[in-house]
Amino acid sequence: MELFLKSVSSLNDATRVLILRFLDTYGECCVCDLQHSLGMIQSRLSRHLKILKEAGFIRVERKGTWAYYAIKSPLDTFRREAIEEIRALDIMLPKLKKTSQTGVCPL
Amino acid sequence: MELFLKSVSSLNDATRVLILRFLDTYGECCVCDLQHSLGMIQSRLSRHLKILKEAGFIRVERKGTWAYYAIKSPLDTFRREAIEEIRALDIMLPKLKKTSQTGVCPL
DNA sequence: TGATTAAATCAACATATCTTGATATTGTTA
DNA sequence: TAACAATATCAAGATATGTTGATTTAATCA
Repeated sequence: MELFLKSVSSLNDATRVLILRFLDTYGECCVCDLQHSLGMIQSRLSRHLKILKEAGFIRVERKGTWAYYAIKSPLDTFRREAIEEIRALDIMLPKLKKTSQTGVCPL
Repeated sequence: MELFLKSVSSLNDATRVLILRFLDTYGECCVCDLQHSLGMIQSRLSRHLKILKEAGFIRVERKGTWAYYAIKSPLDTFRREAIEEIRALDIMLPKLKKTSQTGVCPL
């Protein structure tokens, strides 16, 4: 039950759904990219990424000081179905602003 | 997005997950039966049933003063998958106490 | 109509969750 | 080592959600 509720509650927030959709659409991103693309302050983003990670939806890979997040793969049926559902939502998805590639983080 | 979050948030509560599992296991029940079987006070149950109904998981059928609730059918893929997931949970499910059949509600 | 019963709604309080700005941690590089 | 950059965590306030007991609504039946 706890695990199920953890999955579900992680989906229960428009910010996190947007993050999942963003990662599903654009693939692996670092926090920096997400910050600029989604227009969110860092602490907020970091919090939501942690929740999604602990719920088993995403994974992190660290490269130096950067942290790259992506949808976990493979996912179990339920989580995969949730991602499918999110993919079908009519969301205004912001464009990807790749700042990490240049090595410059213009905050 | 709102619809998706409504579905998801309705799942985001142990009480409601238990109700869904109960209805999934035993089929149609009136509020009265659920009250006794699950050991919940009426206002609490009524609230959660309303939330599940508005989220599209269950339906009501009124017969006189009784209200019979059941898992809606058919369900879309995502909701069906959620029910499947709940069916697989290791929950201590209370036994069904059918009081509505006898016409007596021994409160 | 008045009494009774099932169910829904309301009000008040408690708990959980989200947001932001500040601070801490960790890795890199001068 | 010191300074800096990216990310994580913390603290405080605002909003949302769950619980209970009281009240209301609606259907039945004497």
